[in-house]
Amino acid sequence: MSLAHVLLTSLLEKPSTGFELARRFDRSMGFFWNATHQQIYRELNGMLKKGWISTLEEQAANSRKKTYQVEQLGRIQLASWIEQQSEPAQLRDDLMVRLRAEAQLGGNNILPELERHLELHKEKLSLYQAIHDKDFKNHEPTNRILFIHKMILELGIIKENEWIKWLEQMIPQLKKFEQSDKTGE
Amino acid sequence: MSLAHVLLTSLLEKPSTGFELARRFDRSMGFFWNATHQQIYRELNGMLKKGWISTLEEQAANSRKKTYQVEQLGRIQLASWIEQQSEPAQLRDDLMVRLRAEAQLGGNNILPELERHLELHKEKLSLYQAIHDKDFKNHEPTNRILFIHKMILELGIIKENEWIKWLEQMIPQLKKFEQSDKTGE
DNA sequence: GATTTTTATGCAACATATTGCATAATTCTA
DNA sequence: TAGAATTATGCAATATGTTGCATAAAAATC
Repeated sequence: MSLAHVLLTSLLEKPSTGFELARRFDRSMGFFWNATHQQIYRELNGMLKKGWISTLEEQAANSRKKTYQVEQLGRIQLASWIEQQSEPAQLRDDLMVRLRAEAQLGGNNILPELERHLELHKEKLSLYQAIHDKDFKNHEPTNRILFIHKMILELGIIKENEWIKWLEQMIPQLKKFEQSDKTGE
Repeated sequence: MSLAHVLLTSLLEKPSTGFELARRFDRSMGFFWNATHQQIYRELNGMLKKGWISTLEEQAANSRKKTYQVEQLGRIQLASWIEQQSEPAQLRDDLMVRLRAEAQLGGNNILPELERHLELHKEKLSLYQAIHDKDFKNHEPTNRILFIHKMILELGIIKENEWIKWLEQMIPQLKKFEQSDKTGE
């Protein structure tokens, strides 16, 4: 049940609407958690009922827009959740499944998909690097909060780099196999 | 809907019981996909109904044990699924959420959890490395299937290594902040 | 040969996530 | 200022994943 806690954390940083939260998922938060707007709205309603969060009063009367903020109960919930242990995230990667399936079945062409993923990872990397440059370029953060944000961002950068390096090794070697399959037959 | 395809792939490698598949998830397959025995049995029953797989006849009559094998329909399904595109796996990591939540709330002690994770990653790494040594030590695989298996395993090794490096940087720096928080107050 | 552990399968309830659709206010553009 | 795009919220159906429990054969142990 971490989505609730991601949202609480995000709302602590800044009171927001569901839409704003969804947008943040597409950006900085997205690389360690993601969610659709559906999940977010549902979870926000749930937390509202439980009294973890509340809506700001100042809303324009005729607007459907609702800005949420964290209540004391939400803080308490989050604090006690932090203390719990959790196992390292299990990675579940369709591409690896496809690769292994293709290894068994043969004949299918997985290369274009590998190349597409390489491009996607490069795009992600440069997005993260742009954020990193903007936020942390010339100063080591002395603030603990900023330090943690920086380290999380750097983990994202490391992971994208890993993928790029691996794919850049994988692709040419698979191409070689493809050629030797053709000439060998 | 990849669990079905993981199971098909695994059954192509070797006809197996649900239990054997579950055990394989705990080992080599586990680092790119995982599932509980419940999921596996449910999925196997589903695929049986759809005719993607069948049970071997040779079973002992009084045993509940059922060994499954892939049918032609299953092969066709898998082959057409391989061709589909998929986005890079979204990582969802409780530990990152906790870190960021703790950054906001402060006061809580996340260090023991980071150290615990460091240990877990080291264990995983040595497990993968043991498999790597056993299967690929002294020979570059000429076989395409083995090459793909090797590369997938190496991706797992890379990922564990990166976690270890990151945590080994993170932990001492957080400790410094803890000390300066204490002396600074 | 009785007891415990391991192997093996499954139901039911619940929790979480995804997809397609519907709605409506606000802002931008022609 | 009409129409299009973007912002904003939500229902309902479906799919997927988790947890707790129950069952029972086979193998190991006492």
